[in-house]
Amino acid sequence: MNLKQLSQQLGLSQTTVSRALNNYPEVSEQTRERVKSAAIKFNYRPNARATGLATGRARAIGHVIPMNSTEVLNPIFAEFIAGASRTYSKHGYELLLTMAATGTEDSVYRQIASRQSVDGIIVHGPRIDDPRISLLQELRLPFVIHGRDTANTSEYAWIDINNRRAFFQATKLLTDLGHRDIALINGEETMTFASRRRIGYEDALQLANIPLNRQLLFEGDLTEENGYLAASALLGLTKYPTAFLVSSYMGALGVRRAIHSAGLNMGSDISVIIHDDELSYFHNSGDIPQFTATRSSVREAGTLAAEMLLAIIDNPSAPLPNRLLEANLIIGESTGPKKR
Amino acid sequence: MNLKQLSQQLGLSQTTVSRALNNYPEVSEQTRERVKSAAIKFNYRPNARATGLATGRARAIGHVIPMNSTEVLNPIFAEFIAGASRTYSKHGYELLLTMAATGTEDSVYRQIASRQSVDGIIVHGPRIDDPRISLLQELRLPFVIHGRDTANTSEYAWIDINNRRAFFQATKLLTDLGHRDIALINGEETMTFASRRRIGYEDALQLANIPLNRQLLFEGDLTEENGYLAASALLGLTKYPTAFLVSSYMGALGVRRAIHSAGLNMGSDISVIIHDDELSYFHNSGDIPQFTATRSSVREAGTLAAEMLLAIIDNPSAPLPNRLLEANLIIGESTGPKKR
DNA sequence: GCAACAATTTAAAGCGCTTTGGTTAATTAG
DNA sequence: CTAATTAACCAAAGCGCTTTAAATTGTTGC
Repeated sequence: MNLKQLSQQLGLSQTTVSRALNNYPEVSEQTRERVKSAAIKFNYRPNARATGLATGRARAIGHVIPMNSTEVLNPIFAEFIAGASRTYSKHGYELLLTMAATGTEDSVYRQIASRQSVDGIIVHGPRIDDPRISLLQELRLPFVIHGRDTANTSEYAWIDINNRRAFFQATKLLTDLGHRDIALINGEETMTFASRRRIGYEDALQLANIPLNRQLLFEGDLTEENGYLAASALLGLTKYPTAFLVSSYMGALGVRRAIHSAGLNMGSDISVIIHDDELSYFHNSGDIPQFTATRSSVREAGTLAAEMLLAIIDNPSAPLPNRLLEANLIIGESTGPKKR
Repeated sequence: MNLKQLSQQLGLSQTTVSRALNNYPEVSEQTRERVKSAAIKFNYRPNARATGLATGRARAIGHVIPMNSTEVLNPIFAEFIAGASRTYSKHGYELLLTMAATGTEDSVYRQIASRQSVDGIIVHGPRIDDPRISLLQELRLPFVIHGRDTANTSEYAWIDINNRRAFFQATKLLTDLGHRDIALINGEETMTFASRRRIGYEDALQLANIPLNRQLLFEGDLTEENGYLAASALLGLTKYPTAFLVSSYMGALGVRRAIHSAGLNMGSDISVIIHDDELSYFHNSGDIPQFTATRSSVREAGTLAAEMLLAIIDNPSAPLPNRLLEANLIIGESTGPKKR
């Protein structure tokens, strides 16, 4: 059923029916009621394409997931999107998902913009000197970045966690516990989050007068396997690290496996601190959680990012918002004083 | 730039420009070339909403992710979608993502259908006697189910793996190794995949003359935590199981943790077989993978499901396709003969 | 040189909605 | 009782495309 048919059923013009449904004032309460109940009765909902064409608004938001060459899909994106989608459905927006392989990103974003199937975009996984920021600015497409590019000083909307502070605190906790050989199992340092976490780590080492040992650094996709491989290699060193800082729960699962297969005990022999995005499949909860962690809900970040973007779309002339979330340091079972 | 502006630039009618771009035959090769290069030059791409309105096709596919009450988002869906999205972009389709909480599903699907923003739907996570099948049939919206509902005998398109056979083989491998107390850590049995896996498991037990012990069954979200809790409880039994069958990699990570904290060794003391969806963040690869597994790529299933759906949309009168994929049994390090 | 036909091109309608600029009916003011 | 005002409704244009039906141009045959 379309608007024309519905209005014929009611013996009203399309104009009046449309206005009644969209809560315009120039319709009597009586007819509005009549129209609305008829719409429910006939299960009428406006055709999204037609509404979009008429209003020039797609009522949809695009999420572009970067897929790196190794075809790895980060579960963190999924959780973020789950958070954002709640906001969208609450506001009558749809969510358009696009995967963009590294290298094709420029054309993917241009295509999205010119096809006009979305009113705004959420940018995932920002990298240092990310060309997408200026591209989207040029395309005049509202966007919010999950993360931020500290190398880019222009104005853009972002939501991020205080990665530097979080990893500073985590590292400091370890140095306070007496650890001096602390490994960092990090995401790829082209990603801004990983770079900032490393800086926080280095700051804390410096504070404790511990020279940076590049041997103890790993960067790469934070998969279980990579966590295992990195930690296994590190534990094979003669002077192996007594503490690990791991940028994700998934990587930490591999680190835990490596610790166990080396015959060591997590918590007593080797301390581990993770960053906990509160993924629903990987709860690190309980009174004393398994892992000591810097914790921040990525799902909530998704909700907030979506709200920010919708606000920008509703009021494009307002100053661009940004938001820095602090992570909470949660003490779990995986940390302890350095054994001597 | 829109079609009108582009055609004015070229001194041609909108009709000819449209036809040139859409490769209609009634345009001379010369003008076609001229039009196409102008389109590239001016970065013109048709407005998706207008095209959709004119053709009655949205050129978009909807994926509806069921979110259960515990707000858990299954990473397997994400991997499936990543596979599907390749097919979509190859065919010029977009992907619309919707999260539907249990209970709201009926209205979510109705809304999608009446808004007409998609040409078809992929149904995730089918349950036994799933009402969504008859609903979508009634709404006349093309759909493909990832999984199937064996309780529903009507015609519908699906792609599934042979869950029953896979878990039969896995269980048989364990009984052949001498195991008699085999636990099954399964997904919720309202889900058809879990139900069929359990049947395969029971078939193999029966073949080995092992009575079913309900104490050894667990069903629930296959999170790391649930895997840990279930396995910990089971290992606390006086006559604890010597083998675990785990329906997902994530659950198996928790099982592995439980085995370790019980002071046991996976592979020698306790055998474990998992179902391996080949998630990109959870590789179970290598010459001898960590886990013995029934393996089937969920990403490939996504690609195939998308192709099936697009075929249905292109030719709605053809018989509805379905596809049963076999899982491969891969021997890894996590299984061994029962110790006596 | 003209009819017949094919090859190109175009004008205009239509997809289903919103919105501008009316019109009509009811109410109030003078 | 008429004019002015307001409340309620409607006709039609327009969003940017596709597609039908018609027009134009080019080509061929006799």
